[in-house]
Amino acid sequence: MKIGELARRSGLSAHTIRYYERIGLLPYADRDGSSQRDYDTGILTWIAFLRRLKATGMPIREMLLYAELRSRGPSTEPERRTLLERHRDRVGQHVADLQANLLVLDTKISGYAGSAQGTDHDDAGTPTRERKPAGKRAARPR
Amino acid sequence: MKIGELARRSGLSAHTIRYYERIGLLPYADRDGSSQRDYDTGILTWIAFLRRLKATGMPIREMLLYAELRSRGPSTEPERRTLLERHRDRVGQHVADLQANLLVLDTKISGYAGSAQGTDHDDAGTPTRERKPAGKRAARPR
DNA sequence: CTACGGGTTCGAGTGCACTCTCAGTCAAGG
DNA sequence: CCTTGACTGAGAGTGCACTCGAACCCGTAG
Repeated sequence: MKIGELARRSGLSAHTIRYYERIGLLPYADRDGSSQRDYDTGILTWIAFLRRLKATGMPIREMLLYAELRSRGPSTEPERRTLLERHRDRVGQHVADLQANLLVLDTKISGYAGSAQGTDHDDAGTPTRERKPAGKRAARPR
Repeated sequence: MKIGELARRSGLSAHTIRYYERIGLLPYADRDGSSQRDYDTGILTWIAFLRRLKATGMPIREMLLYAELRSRGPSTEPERRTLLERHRDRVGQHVADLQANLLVLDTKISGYAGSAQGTDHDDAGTPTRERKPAGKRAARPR
């Protein structure tokens, strides 16, 4: 399988695959006769795992660490386990925070409910009022 | 209250407060005699709300939109409500995804359990093996 | 008087994770 | 033979959300 197909099947772009290889997240792929990367389907499971880590917000540096531990063989399993556990705990905390914020958000939305006008909730103080010293000069976020 | 105290009380840095004002997330603050920003405590509730939106991953552009709607008065409440609802739904979806991923992660961690060696789970295929064509030249992520 | 601890503006720099451009190579199809 | 489309490496560019630096001003305590 070459990079184009792997891109299609893995959901990463060919660019990203090369990028991952460059930084060491993906193994250096064997090249065929004309130096094109030739992948084994097994790589898909590894990519799926990486995507999972990424989806849960693990920074690439940590994924790299994990990949490196892997490459050092089974003796690093306890370390890998610890790494994943730490990550899981962080994600769990993050989920809890999100849920707490969701609750507040819902309360606020109810505040806007029906046709009732802004029942003094939450952001009631100091609205962002008209502020245009001169035309549209407010530096917009790049 | 001037910017330093507001920074302390709001958890934003003075830099960030100025930045937010510049892009329009915070109202243009009144200046005292020597053109220093002078805040009313009411601003704290607004900042707290912004922090909540941020904590749930709302991009600044959308917060700006919300702030702008606010500044246009009560007639925009339905729109604001819709905005928040869309956001809430996105966050809810995100939380669900995270939980699904957490489950898989836990399964994987159990795979490393006790002293049992890597019971062919998940990322079993194609490990990132030794790959160092020549020394430490693998471009690290910037 | 002078040092200090704030404040001011503006613009440039940072870190992350891609994403794209460039200039070129190569194999297969018409 | 020529085009097409996919590939190559290296490096520059992007978008986000800050974060910092430079050069300056200002009021109060010692």
